[in-house]
Amino acid sequence: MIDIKSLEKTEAGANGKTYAQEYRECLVHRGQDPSTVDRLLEINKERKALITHAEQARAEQNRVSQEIAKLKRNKEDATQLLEQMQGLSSQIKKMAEDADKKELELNEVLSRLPNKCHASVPVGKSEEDNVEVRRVGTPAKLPFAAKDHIALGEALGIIDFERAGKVTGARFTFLRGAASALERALIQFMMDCHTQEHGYEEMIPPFAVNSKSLFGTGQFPKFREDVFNLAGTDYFMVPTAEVPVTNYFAGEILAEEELPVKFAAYTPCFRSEAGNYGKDTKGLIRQHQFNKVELMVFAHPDQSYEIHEQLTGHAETILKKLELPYRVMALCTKDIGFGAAKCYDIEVWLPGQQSYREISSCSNFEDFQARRADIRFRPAGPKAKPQYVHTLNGSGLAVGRTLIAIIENYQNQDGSITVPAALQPYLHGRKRIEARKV
RNA sequence: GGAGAGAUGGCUGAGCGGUUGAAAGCACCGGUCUUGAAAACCGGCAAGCCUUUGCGGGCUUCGUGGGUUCGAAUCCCACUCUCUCCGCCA
Repeated sequence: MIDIKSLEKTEAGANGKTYAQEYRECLVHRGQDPSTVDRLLEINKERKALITHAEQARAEQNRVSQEIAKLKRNKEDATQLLEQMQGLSSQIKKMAEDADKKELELNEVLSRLPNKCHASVPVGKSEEDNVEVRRVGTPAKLPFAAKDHIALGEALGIIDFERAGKVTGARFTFLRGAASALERALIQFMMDCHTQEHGYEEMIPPFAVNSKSLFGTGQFPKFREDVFNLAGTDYFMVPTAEVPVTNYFAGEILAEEELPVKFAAYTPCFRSEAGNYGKDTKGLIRQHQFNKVELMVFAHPDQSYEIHEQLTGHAETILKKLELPYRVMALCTKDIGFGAAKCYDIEVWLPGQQSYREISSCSNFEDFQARRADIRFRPAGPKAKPQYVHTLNGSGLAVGRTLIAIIENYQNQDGSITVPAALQPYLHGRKRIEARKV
């Protein structure tokens, strides 16, 4: 959430612009209406007036109540004051309600507004304007026509979309045999790498969360349609481990010296994919359920951009170890997510599609989520006030899409799949996946 | 699912309807003492909001939401969560 107090400030920053001016520009770059800022400021002004009004009345009430207490303690007559106060409390309640209503109105608008982009985010009108930061590895020139993972997986008998359609519905999949083993190996491989080499603590969080948590990370109220709700409950299937893990410290004040706190979390992810009816309807790319290993950091504000680069590097390490070609894109203002101040997408090369496809998204949310979920730290020093932490997360990686990348990049002419060297220890030394017998 | 107990500050834990934002202890910060440290002693130590150039002033908050009252941490109702016992269950 954006800070209303920053928005109110009239003094200009280092670049000669006020926060509000910067934010209006950001809204334009994100393709949204900048006049919302003015509406917000107006609502806030009204809110403050109502608060002042109600608080004055309350102060008067408290003052007289003290007097009554004093009289009663001295066994004196208080009936006159009591009569005077009769009915005042209902008036005060009305004033407080008006102020609360205004506050709700303010939060309603505020909670639907995106984060302010970092100055380094490229301005752009569509995903075409994302900037390639680096490219690692070269797509192999296969001496035969590359097949996609659907053809390969079905021919090998290890991916079954059809029966999943029968048992559940569209966008669900059965993995069997080697595909299941490979998926499982990938999860293990990724978790091991991040915990052993990158210093993350591993975590398996709940796979369902409540609406408060979804508000905390920014999915709610704006993107309610994107998550699955368990009928008749306030439980929602996690769209990403980011939700439970970020909210792990909701409402808490951390010690400065424990920052940064780093978690690597595995969960399946569930997304309704509302609004994506025509996109990637075939194959494993866009599913209602997929596995993901998520990297999550609670960082000191001074360190978050440095950590953002590191975190992106940690996700890249997985692709390097698997020897999969990829590129890193800095998302432009139009393509960047709602809560992110800055975001890198990592895109892996998919021979079956002859294109790079997103396999990880690494974002710095600055204090956007921390303000929503109320996650702070107490700086050292005598009079230091608690401050919001910065939250960051990135896929490390999307497991299903990594499976696709392996199947397509490691395919052989006969339709078999070579197991990447880094994964062989996780598959009992198996080097090759061939058609399932029977 | 049934029965009971509970929820107070960073933590533990007191709290007759009216100087209780909240005793005490621990933790933490500053000081005295000490060659240094520890101990001891002294002092400080919640968050948010409104207002103020500043000093300061005010309001709210004792799980959440309502209610009673001039006044609620304290009384009443509902809900949530935690713990114990029974049942069921991987």
